[in-house]
Amino acid sequence: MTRAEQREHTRRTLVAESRRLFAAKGYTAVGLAEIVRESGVTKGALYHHFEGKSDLFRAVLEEVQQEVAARVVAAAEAAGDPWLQFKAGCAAFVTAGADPEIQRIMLIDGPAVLGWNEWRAMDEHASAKHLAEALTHLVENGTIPDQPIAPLTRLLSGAMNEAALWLAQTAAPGDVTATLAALSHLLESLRTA
Amino acid sequence: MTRAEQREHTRRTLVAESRRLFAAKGYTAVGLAEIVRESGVTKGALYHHFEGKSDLFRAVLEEVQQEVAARVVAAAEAAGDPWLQFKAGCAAFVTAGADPEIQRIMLIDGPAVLGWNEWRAMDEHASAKHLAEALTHLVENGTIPDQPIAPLTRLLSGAMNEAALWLAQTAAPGDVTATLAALSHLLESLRTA
DNA sequence: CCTTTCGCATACCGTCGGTATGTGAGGGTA
DNA sequence: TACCCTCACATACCGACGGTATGCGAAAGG
Repeated sequence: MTRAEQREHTRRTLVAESRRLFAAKGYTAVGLAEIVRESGVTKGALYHHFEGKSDLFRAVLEEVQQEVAARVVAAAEAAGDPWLQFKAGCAAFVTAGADPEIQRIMLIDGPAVLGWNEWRAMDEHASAKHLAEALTHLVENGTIPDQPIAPLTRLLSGAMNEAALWLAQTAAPGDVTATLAALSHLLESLRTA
Repeated sequence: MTRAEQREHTRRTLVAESRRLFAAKGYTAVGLAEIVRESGVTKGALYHHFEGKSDLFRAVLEEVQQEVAARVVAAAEAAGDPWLQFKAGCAAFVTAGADPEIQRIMLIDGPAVLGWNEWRAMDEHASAKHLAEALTHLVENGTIPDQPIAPLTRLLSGAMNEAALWLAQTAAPGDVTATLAALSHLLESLRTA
């Protein structure tokens, strides 16, 4: 095995194992000793690839956000017109975020570990950007009335984040459809009559 | 000074100082040594009043949530009919939560330190309960159409939480009014035509 | 005045994240 | 192929942290 291959293998293993542990037990409850033990390496390897524990978490968060964003984009592209794409993307985000392992990393520990500013910058880059772009397009083609996009993006993003967290905990069968219905109603209210 | 007075004084000092430090630097960045030093006591006093660091944080969070809830209730009661009370309460929550020191404790560290389940239980007890009750009354008197209250409560609560976090960071002068306008528009969309 | 209680101080421990240094296997060069 | 430099790690160690066990002195009750 060449050096570049070995390097990439170690790094991927560290990210994958720490993702497992962070999702299962939360950031603070996982020690570096446990991570390197499960990864089959030592702390020297970890600090060779990452600046520290929070930097390793950042790599994990990036991976999780990219996966969620990919699912949202795929769902949106499968829909028809821009408005249906918008609603499909929102529904896909809520269902994707309802996975407890994803949300522990992306929604709970993320802001606390990296700070809200950096967390929001990463969220903006990964998914909220798509939401803002979709809203901009809907304003341009007259589907929804002209208004400031940034605050509306934050309101909708926060609503969907919290809805995903709530759905993952209650797990009552009808709740997911009821939540998507309420969200759909909120989104519909944005359209010009 | 009697014993009960001394006890209450020490406890209040610990809560007040740790609230200051948690708000300024975040939960994990504050050590127990710093808390007891600023409070003028030792770790023995802290562990005599609280089970540990997270339990002390829980007491701080309760205090912050009660203050925010009081401001929301006061703003709601100052308004006229139920619908105006509802909107006034929502606006008061967003403006109250926009204080960076409040939100670091209530919205960022809260779920990460205590876990989302316990955080939500406390939030439910403090403020989301009022939101759900207001929505229930609005359904009963026909202001908004009959629908499941719980998911709607979560959507609105999450939207307002995120809006408060966003407002505290951007701090652009027009953003607060634009956000309240967008929120008001979302709330208005709930009313039966 | 004696005793109990209790509010708190002191001293100590295991574990954690982080760092400095050692080491052995690639991998280019002659 | 002999050399040596580089680099991907391993090893050993440190200070600081949250947490605990124990000691102590003043207030409260009889």
